[in-house]
Amino acid sequence: MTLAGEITENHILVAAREVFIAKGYEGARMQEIANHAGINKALLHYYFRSKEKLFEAVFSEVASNLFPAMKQMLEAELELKEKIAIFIRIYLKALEENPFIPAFIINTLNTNPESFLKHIKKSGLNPRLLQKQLDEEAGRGMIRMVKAEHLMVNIIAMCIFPFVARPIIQNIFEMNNEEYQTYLDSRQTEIIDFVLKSITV
Amino acid sequence: MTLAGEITENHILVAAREVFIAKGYEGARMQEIANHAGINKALLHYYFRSKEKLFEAVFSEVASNLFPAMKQMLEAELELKEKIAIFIRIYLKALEENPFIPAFIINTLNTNPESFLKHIKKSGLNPRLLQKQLDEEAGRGMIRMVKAEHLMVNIIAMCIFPFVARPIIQNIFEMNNEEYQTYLDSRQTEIIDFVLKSITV
DNA sequence: AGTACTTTTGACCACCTGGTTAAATCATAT
DNA sequence: ATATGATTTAACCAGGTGGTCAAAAGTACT
Repeated sequence: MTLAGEITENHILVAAREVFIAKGYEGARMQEIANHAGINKALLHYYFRSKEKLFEAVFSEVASNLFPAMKQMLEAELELKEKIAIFIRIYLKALEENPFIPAFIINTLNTNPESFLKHIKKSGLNPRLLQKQLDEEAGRGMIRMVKAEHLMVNIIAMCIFPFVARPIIQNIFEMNNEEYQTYLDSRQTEIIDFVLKSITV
Repeated sequence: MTLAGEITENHILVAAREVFIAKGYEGARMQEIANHAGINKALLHYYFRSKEKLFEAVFSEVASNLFPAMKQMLEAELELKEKIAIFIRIYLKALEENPFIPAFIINTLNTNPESFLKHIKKSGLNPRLLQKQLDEEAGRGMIRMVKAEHLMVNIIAMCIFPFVARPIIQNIFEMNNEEYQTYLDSRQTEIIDFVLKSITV
């Protein structure tokens, strides 16, 4: 692969990610991806044999950026409450930079679950470490007894939801875009407070 | 519309809902819907002029079943903590009966936001009543000060997430289907505890 | 300049999609 | 029974889909 080749390949990946995320797998059109990348449609097939392979490449990239930060945080040597606060801050920031990723993942998950599982398996994400810390701190009376699979799901759910359900929330609570941004910002301390309060003894 | 006509129309709606939910709008095929309903494809167009109209009908039905229960609960005359507990129980039960609806809604929301907004508008869902109750009980020192748009989003997020992210959760925490069912059951009291603790003064 | 190669293109194809239509079937009232 | 209108069907169509291919354009080495 020459330099020019790598540049083109990258253009394609960027364009494909945009289109796949906006339209989903079925809704995405190879022609539209080609247009976005400023190239011929046949070139897509030259670099990635098929739509499915191209999607797999895009999805792989997205998924592999997802877990390492999470893993690192889970394994860090920090007191739990501090760990939670930092995790929420980092996670929300990552979401603001990629607000459409969660809906994309949920969509893929629903229509083609297999493609995700392999990424999870090799992510090496291990909740046992967190559970150990939870048990230990609960034993020392620093927090109440809580299961990792509830705590993690609760935190991530509260972080992600405003991004996947934005139109609903924005509409029900009658916010314009600016107000919604303020709302998103305010959620950071809100979620942290919410979680920390809920695990205090 | 004769009796036979109404029966057919209903068969179509049921079949269309199944297929649209499983495959999404773009992924769904009129032929597949027809097969599911045990009829000819042309008959779909006889009853619902186009794919878009058929989808609109399905979505309308789904959406209109979504809000009334929520509205009723918000407006009920109950002490807040009790209201929250009941809401979570009812909401989770509804989700267990329709586990794929949230992902379907999120998908639709992402690719075609307009179709949802009209339903929200006419749902008459009004968060101000809840906010009033929150302010009042906070004033009496029964709960801490909390905004409706955070509390509601947090509750609904925690309820919905295990349904839209099931494959991820199930995989990371290494649960089989039976264990996941137990997990879902255990979340009811978990979420209630979590929320109530977080709003205590 | 010539050669061997990678990269890019326009034209093309088979297939599938949503949608149409005219004719057949069914139900109902007279 | 038959006329009338609603329901259902098989056959068909235009347009769009992912994908292919041979030829052109570019690149690098001799």
